[in-house]
Amino acid sequence: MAKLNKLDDIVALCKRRGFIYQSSEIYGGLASCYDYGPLGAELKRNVRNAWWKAVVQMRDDIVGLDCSILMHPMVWKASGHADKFADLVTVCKKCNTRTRVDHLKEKDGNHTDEHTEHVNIDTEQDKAFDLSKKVCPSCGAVGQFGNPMAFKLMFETQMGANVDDTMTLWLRPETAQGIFVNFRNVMDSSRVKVPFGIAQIGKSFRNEVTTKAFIFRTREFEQAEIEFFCKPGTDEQWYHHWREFRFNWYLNLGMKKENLRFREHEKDELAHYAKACVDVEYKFPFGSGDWQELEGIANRQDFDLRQHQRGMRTMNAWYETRDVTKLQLKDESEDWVKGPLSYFDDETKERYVPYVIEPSAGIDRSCLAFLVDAYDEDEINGEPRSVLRFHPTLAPVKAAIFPLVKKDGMPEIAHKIYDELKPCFSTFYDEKGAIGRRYRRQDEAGTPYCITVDGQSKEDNTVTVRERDSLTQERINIAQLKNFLRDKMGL
RNA sequence: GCGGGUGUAGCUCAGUGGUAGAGCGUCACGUUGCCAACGUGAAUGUCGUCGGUUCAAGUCCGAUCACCCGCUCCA
Repeated sequence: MAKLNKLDDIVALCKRRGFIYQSSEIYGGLASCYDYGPLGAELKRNVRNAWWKAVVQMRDDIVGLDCSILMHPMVWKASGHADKFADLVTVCKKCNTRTRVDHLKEKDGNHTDEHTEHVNIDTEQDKAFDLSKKVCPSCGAVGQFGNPMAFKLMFETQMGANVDDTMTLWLRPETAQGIFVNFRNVMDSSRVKVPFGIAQIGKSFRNEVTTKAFIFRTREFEQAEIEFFCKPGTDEQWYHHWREFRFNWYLNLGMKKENLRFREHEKDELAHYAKACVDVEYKFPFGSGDWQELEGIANRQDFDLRQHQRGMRTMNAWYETRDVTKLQLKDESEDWVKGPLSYFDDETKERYVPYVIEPSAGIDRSCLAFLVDAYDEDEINGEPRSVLRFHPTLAPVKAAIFPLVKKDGMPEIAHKIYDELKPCFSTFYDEKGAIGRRYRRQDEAGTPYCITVDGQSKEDNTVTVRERDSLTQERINIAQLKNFLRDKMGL
């Protein structure tokens, strides 16, 4: 890949071509927020649709879901986010470096408290942390830390217009909980049987301490998540199924193999509820480590459904205070296996709480990766050309239609073709300027095919179809265009 | 949040206290018959924003916003 080795280049490309803009730019921008332009909106839609098609439409064992972003506060109490979704961070007074408290090491080399679990905001912050023996990883100073600060990672908002009866809610920090919360609904209404999955695409919000690298880590972002429910004991096999399935999804959409890899999570890196977790990483041309996560696939066992069973048992306490920070989640019942979120297998007459494999992908990240991966520069007759080699499925525009020149009836024929293709493909019509320039413009947008009406078209009803990558041209009968493009693109 | 850097036309950038510029791109007209052609013409700037110093600020000072690199991480 040529030239796109700095994030700045990518940002400039995205803006220039209308893929991604800074949010609220005319007002100076808003940190960490971005808008998708004309081509970007198409690309993103195509990424979403490709995901949905692969995991819902083409599979018999997954159904879709589209939850609201606002949910009952108890959802986040039960999931653990309300108490624990915060990082406790301290600042070294000497060098001003900010470090997570649980990442600090002791002077004598004792191990860090490597719990990946987030800390409880209210209790832990007040607790006098003994940082006197901790070493700053940056400058090496010992015990020079300020008081630990907590960062609330969930966005708060108010529901209800009257001041008296407003309720504080959170914008969801992940789409997954909406799936767990609807587990029963889906089972009761769609005749699914374990093993099965529920898929959802949607926005999530996290008040990240630091955002990063363009649209790579933003506070508002879009997720594509599957919760795949399976019988305990079969989880290992499904975990491996999903690893392969999801990895291949990226490959099948044209992502270069050398830019993709798995990264296995170490045992001490795993959240307490996860039995195993692997990241699908992409080799972005920016950042320190290059390799950055696109998707995480985790074996969450039965943690979430059991937590929500506890949540359901806690509702009396909720009605008393209507404040999740003031209540404690009730313990599990003795026979939680038979709880409201358990599953009864009619064939084996067994009841159990299913295990869950969770492939959780970032749509925005994927878009960025596909964009970066598709970018290329080559030469035509000694002239440089920049081109986006998108897989046709992802290409914002599938075909552009041109009259070779703007006269002799060519525009009329081209327009007619345009009107015929429009209902089937996202297309673009252009009659302005030199033909070479029009081809190059489409190359820059990643359009796989350009259809040109020339003098011969009037004679024999054929047009040329020019291919983006090979630059070859083929004469095709106008009547066969639709099928030709369909075959070529596999749409 | 801390340290370092950046911010001038859609993009890339020049402009070192004295009338805001170039290249590319965009648009119009003409020409043109298959890979960034040519000619003529045109549009476009709160010089990131707010304030200060000065007769005069894109330029000096302060604040602020946004982005990039690092610390931080995990979709």
